Amino acid sequence: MSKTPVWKSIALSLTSDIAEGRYGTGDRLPTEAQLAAKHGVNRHTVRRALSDLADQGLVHARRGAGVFVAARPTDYPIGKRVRYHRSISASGKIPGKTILALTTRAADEVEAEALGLNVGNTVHVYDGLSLADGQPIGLFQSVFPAERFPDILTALADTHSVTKALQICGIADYTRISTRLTARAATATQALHLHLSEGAPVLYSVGINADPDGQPVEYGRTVFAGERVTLTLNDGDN
Amino acid sequence: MSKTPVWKSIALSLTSDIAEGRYGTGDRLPTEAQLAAKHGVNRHTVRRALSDLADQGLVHARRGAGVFVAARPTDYPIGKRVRYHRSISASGKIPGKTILALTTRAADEVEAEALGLNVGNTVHVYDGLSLADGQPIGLFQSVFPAERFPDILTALADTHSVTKALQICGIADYTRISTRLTARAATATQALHLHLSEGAPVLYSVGINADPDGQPVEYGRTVFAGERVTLTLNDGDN
DNA sequence: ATCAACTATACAACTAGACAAATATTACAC
DNA sequence: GTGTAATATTTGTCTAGTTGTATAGTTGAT
Repeated sequence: MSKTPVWKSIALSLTSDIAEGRYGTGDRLPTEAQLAAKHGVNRHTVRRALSDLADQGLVHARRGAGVFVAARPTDYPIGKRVRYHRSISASGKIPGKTILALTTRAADEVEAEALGLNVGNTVHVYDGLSLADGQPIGLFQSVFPAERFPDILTALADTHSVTKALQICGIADYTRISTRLTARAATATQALHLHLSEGAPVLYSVGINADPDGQPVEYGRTVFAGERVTLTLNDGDN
Repeated sequence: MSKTPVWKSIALSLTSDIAEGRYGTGDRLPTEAQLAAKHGVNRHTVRRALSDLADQGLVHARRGAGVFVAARPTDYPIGKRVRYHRSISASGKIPGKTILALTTRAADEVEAEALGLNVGNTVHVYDGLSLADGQPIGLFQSVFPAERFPDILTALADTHSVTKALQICGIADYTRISTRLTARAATATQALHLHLSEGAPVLYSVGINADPDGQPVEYGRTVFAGERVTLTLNDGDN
């Protein structure tokens, strides 16, 4: 008779549950064991259904935590319906940031050269996550010379914004003096933060910002989720 | 593929932090809770990573006090640093190119919009491979409006260069009016051309070049081998 | 016979929360 | 200032629960 696999009907049932709002975005679904009991099947059958939903981008599973409804209510874009374009110059000003860590430590070789410091000089470091529509799109780290900006961490904690924090510290304006871009494979932790699978392509960006006098004030590294971000370089105006 | 446990990746990150001098001998690391927040994991996962470092004798923890750097790693594997910098403004002009195909066909929707044509207008297409030091670094496709440049294919065949071919066709100079960049996974054919494995991260670039009057003359798409190419944006030359 | 769907079991990796033990910090008395 | 007690931090340990993966076996249709 009906040759629809059980897992498919379970997937369909879950899909309608989500579509009808019985599980909102970000909500945790019942555990696989609970779903298995509810439908009277083995856990693996439920997993098959969940994996189907995950492929469609409807849910996102976190090992040890549960399965969550993804913040992607609409279906996939064909063409340019959904545009996650972020301009390079605006990459430090995207609204929706979360602070992961604010630390103070010694500068390594690369950072020292970029900021015009000596190796071992103290730097303030801002680790954060850029979000758009609730979805993580970039994982960044901003490094500032501690001697020049002793109070920038509190400014960052208050504003969440590199630009505003630098303003508080006396830098009215700054310009990006260099940007380097390459493609990489996501590491395990990057994948975790960006809700990707390990090895997924990411856009790796390294940049230096300087004050009007050309003195470097910030050394920033960002990892963008390749599938969710397109960098648009406007060589003209804008 | 490589199912790296998250804790291992965190351990590696901490190891490099120590190896590169961001935390010196005797320094206290951030607390387990802070590290957990920074990496977006549970404290126990961080503890697993720290226990790994402790086993290696890199750090030692004191209950109630914190985790301190005991020594520097003696053999820290530094990844092969590839330094192939290519200017984004030169991404369509890299020397060492081989022609894969010169074709004439109808413009699709995207190309038509980019070049200011109608869908179905004829375009000349240049498929090629960019090389550096004998190694393939990019796979590109340049699309030109056939009506405006009827003889560009022969010019391309002679010069192998987009710039020179456009010069022959009467375009003394052109500027890049838009560039979009994202990271993707290499398809099978791209991997073949670029000597990568399928799924390896590649840098996908789409750009439009226009004559001094702002009229689009070329629509180019390039796939760069992520592990061999770093795009350097020179924001300072204006 | 073969293949897909499903079951069964076991373990690894990670999360979650609670509490204990050691240390650091602060407030206060003197 | 100095010593002490109270409080807050921080690491150590424990229990329990959840998802990810691997292996082996059963069932049923073509």
